[in-house]
Amino acid sequence: MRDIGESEAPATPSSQVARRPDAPGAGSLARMLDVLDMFSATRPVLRVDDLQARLGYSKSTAYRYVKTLCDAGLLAQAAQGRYTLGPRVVELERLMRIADPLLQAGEAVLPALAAEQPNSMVLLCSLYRDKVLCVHREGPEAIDSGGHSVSILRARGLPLPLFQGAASLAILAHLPTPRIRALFAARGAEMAAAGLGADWAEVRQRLASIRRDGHVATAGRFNRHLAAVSVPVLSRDGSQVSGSLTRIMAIGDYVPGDHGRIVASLQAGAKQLSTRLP
Amino acid sequence: MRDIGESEAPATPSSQVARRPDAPGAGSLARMLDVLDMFSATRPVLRVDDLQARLGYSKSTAYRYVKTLCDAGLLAQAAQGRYTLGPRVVELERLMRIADPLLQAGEAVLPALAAEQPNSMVLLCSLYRDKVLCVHREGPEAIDSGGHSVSILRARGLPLPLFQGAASLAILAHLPTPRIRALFAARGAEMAAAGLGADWAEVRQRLASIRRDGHVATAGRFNRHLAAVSVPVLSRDGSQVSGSLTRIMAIGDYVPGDHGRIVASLQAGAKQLSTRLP
DNA sequence: CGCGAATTCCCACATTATGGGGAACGCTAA
DNA sequence: TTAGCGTTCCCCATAATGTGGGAATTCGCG
Repeated sequence: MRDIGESEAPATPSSQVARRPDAPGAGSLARMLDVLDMFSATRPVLRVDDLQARLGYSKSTAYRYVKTLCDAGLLAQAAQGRYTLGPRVVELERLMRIADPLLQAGEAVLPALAAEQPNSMVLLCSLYRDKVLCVHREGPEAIDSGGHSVSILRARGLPLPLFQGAASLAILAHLPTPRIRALFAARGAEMAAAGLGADWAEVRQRLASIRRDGHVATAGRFNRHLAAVSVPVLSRDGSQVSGSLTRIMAIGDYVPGDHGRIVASLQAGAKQLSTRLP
Repeated sequence: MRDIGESEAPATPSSQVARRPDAPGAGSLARMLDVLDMFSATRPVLRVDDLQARLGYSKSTAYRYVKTLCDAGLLAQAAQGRYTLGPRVVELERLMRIADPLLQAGEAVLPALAAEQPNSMVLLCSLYRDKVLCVHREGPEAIDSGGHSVSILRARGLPLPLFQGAASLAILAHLPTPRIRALFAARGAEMAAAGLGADWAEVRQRLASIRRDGHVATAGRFNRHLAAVSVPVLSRDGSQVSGSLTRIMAIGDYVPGDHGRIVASLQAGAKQLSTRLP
């Protein structure tokens, strides 16, 4: 049984993709927040010594940062000398859950969608500035793909690569052109590496075709045993993308004959979501 | 239909209970983190002007804080001039979910417990330093209490008052005595206000009796229509409290005859949880 | 394309973070 | 309970860096 997203590398916090460990002289405010980047799925509790060593702080500074973050509730001491992420994180996430209209719409719309097709799950993803996160999942936790059981446990909060995977591409393709252009200027290399296209013309064309189709389908890209079909979720007035709605299934279950039905079902769901959005 | 915990006052972030808005001169590191306290369920998106006004920053400083927090992903701009909590919060919360042994144990043990009694829910709460949070809920979202439907939506992340309610008291009573003593010294007034006792002797006695009983029961304290029974969840070796396990039911359903059965069931659950804990 | 608002840039100033050392604290074990 | 040790906070001189007024720039909306 393989899990997705459970095996993050020891220290690959997503923010480091765009922001390298701040050099000394980048502002102590930002430097303090780097402490949060040190936590990962494989290293959920840290000792102050670790921070001191891995971020190059003095003992005093390390303790001051930790104390400040603790006072704010973002960190909490688990035991002597051991610190974990703190209760404020859970509390703040709850605020986001309460306030997020996309999630609320998803909780209302997704169950019916998930029930339409067995051995498949439905993902609702959201765009934050230039980051795509899975916001909600409905359906089974694991998908059986020819003997392999592939599971996406704890989908909420799973970060998705911006330039890869159906869920991200559905969003990307529907961003306003100037934003895409800016993204290409800043991270064209990543786009190329992800196979989106070598130059601007190619990227533009690929995204335009996705926009024209109204959906993206990938097979075996995110995971060898899975296929995914995704459609954008637009705001009510259709002026902007709010996220994407994705069906994930075993790669063997994704047969051409079903394609039309799957897309239509997702598009219907996306429309329902839109009407519940601001 | 009444909801619990959904109607937080405009600006009563739980941290402000113990920490007032930092006066200028309390450290810019802590001051920046105060920005997070400005978000609430009723005010999930803020304008920079609001921060400027409500925290007394200059325009430059407000923007610098916002930019720093945005770069860290803790904030994200929703629209022009509007900022919300950011994707990093959801991502970090997921790390906590993955790493939290109490939650994992709860997901395995609670469903059976919840199924034992209809029209009741089971709450798993956890202690962080000196803060109690609901970590997981199993069972129906709402409880019917004589025509009133009382719901605890989105329980995870719901902050609980430390000195009130069965769930908190079950934990409090099992803290090491020196910690309780320190808590009383620091926040004795709050304890008294919560009805825990006027002086140290009284508080000590009350907590000792809870410890002796092995459970706490309250009726109508947290919510007029609800009753709650809670037992502590200890670490595997029994050396410390990890949290508490609570059954919440309609106040009319809490009849003396059932008391023994309810407590026994919770204690069995707590024991199961303990064996799955470090 | 052009207006107004949002956001960043710039720079002199002093508030405030820094870090070394040591004391007090709080665990853990005997 | 007491010893013993690692953790944590305090103190303070130094200078790094956050601060804020205003200008410059960008951004988004009409």
